[in-house]
Amino acid sequence: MALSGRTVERLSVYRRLLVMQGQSGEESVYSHQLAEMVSGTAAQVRRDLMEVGVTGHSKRGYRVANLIEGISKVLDDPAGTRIVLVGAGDLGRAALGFIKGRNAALRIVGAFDNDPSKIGRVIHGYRCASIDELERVIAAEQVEVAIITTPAGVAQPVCDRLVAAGVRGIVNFAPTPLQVPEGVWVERVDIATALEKVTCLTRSV
Amino acid sequence: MALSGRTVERLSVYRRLLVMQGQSGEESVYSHQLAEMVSGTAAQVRRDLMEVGVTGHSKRGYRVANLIEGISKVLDDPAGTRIVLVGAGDLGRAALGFIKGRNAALRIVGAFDNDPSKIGRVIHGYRCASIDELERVIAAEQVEVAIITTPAGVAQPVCDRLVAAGVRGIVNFAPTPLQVPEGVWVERVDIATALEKVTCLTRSV
DNA sequence: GGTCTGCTGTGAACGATATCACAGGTATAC
DNA sequence: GTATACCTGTGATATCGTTCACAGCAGACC
Ligand SMILES: NC(=O)c1ccc[n+]([C@@H]2O[C@H](COP(=O)([O-])OP(=O)(O)OC[C@H]3O[C@@H](n4cnc5c(N)ncnc54)[C@H](O)[C@@H]3O)[C@@H](O)[C@H]2O)c1
Ligand SMILES: NC(=O)c1ccc[n+]([C@@H]2O[C@H](COP(=O)([O-])OP(=O)(O)OC[C@H]3O[C@@H](n4cnc5c(N)ncnc54)[C@H](O)[C@@H]3O)[C@@H](O)[C@H]2O)c1
Repeated sequence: MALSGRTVERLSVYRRLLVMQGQSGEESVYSHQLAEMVSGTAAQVRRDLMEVGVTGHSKRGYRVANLIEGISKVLDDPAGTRIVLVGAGDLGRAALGFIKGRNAALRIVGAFDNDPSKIGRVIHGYRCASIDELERVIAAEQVEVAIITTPAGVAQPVCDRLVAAGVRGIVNFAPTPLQVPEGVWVERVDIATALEKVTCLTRSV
Repeated sequence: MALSGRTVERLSVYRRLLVMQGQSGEESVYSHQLAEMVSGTAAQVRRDLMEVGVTGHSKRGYRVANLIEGISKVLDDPAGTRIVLVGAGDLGRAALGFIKGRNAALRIVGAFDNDPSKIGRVIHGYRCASIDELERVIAAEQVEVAIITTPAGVAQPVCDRLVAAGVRGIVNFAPTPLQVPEGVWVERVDIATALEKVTCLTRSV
C-alpha cells in the first residue's frame, strides 16, 4: 500500500477528531462534516478514507468506530512502536509530556542526555539516562523511531549513532537538515521555518 | 509576488544554512552544494533562488551575502514582525527560548497565560502577562502574528480572540485544527501527526 | 410503489510542483 | 586564442495531489 505523506497527515488528524467525536456520543459522520472540521473538501476526505479501505453508507455517512479502527490499522504498527528521545532540554521535556498517554501504540522506552545534571532525573515519568546507554537500549528494545531534541550542532552525529544502532525513522526538531542513508525516514518539525512562513505569507494574503 | 508555501519553506532553510556557511568564511556556493545539504536537487535550488530574484554567476555560483540579503528581502517584513505567545507552559517556554535572538526581524512583544502562578514570572527573559492584557498589547504593538501553545480545549477560543484583536497569522501547536476567517493564515505544527507519520511511513520503506 | 433527496465511491480533468535538458556564459588550461 | 569544463537560468515535460462531476444507492416521504 503506497499511502502518500499528505494522506497520512490528514488521516492522523481525522482520527484525532473522530476520537473526540466518539466521546461526545456521535455514532457517524458525513464526509462534509469532517471536511468542515479540517477546512478541507468533502471529496478529499472521501478519497483519503477510500485509500484506507473503510467504506461508508449512502445515507448515514461513515460509522465513527469503523473509521477509527480502519485508520488505526493503517497508521499504527500492531506490535506498537518503541521510541527513544535524545536531548532532554526544554523541548525534550515538552515532547515527553505531550506524548505520554496520548496514543497507546507509541511507547517511549528511553530518554537520553549527555549533561550529568540531567542524567538520573525523572521527567514526566521517564528517567533520563546517559547517552552512553543509547545503543544498548535501542538494541534491547528493538527501537525503530527516535526523536532528536538536541542542539543543532550535535544533531547530525546523534542521528548517525541512531541510524547505526538500527533506528529507521527520526523526528528531527533541531533546525538542521539531517543526512541519512536510503531506507531511513526523517520528518522535520521546523519551528523557525513555520514562523518565517507565517510572517512571510501573512503579508501577501 | 506569489511565492508558494513550499518555496518559502525551502528559502527559510537555505538562509539558515547560508548564515552558518557565511560564518565559516565561505564567500560563495553552487546550487548543487545547497542541494546536497538539504537532500534536494540542484535544479530545485536554482528555481527557488530565481523566484527571489537573486542571480548567480556562471562559474562562481552564488555569492553568499547576496543570497542572504535577497532571501531576507522576501521572507522578512522590513518593519519587523511583532509576535505574541499564548500559553506559557512547557512548550511555550521552549518556544520562547528558541526564538530569543534567532532572527532580528521576529520580535516577541508579549507572552500570556491565565494561570495566576505563571503571571509575572519571567521566562527566558520575557515577562508572562495575564491573558486579560492580550487585546491591549496586540493593539498597542500592532501585533500581526501569534503563537498558540495552550491546551487543545481552549485553542479555538484563544484563536478567535487573537483574530478579533487583529492578528493575521497564527502558528498553532495545539493538536486541533483552527477555524479562521478568510485573510488569516494558520500554520500548524503538529507533533502528534509528525510522530504518527514517521511510525507509519517507516514501515513501508 | 414511486419519486425525491442527499450521500458515497471514483474515473477523469485540472492545477500545482518538481525534474529534465539544454542554451548561454565564463573561467581555466594549454 | 582556442578548446574545455562546468556553472546558471529557464522553457518544456513529467509527476504528484486535488477537485469536479456524476453514476449508483439508500432511506424518507407521499
Ligand atoms: N525550543 C523550541 O521551541 C525549539 C524549536 C525548534 C527547534 N528547537 C531545537 O530543538 C533543540 C532543543 O531545544 P531546547 O530548547 O530543548 O534546547 P535545550 O538546550 O534546552 O536542550 C538541549 C538538550 O540536549 C542536550 N544535549 C546536548 N548535546 C547532547 C548530546 N551530544 N547528546 C545528548 N544530549 C545532548 C543538552 O544537555 C540539553 O539538555 C535545539 O536544536 C533547538 O534549536 C527548539
Ligand atoms: N509539549 C509538546 O511537545 C507538544 C507537542 C504538540 C502539541 N502540544 C500542544 O501544545 C499545547 C501546550 O503543551 P504544553 O506541553 O506546553 O502544555 P502545558 O499544560 O504545559 O501548557 C499549557 C499552558 O497554557 C495555559 N493556558 C491554559 N488555558 C489558557 C487560556 N485560556 N489562556 C491562556 N493560557 C492558557 C496553561 O496555564 C499552561 O501554562 C497543548 O495543546 C499540547 O497538546 C504540545
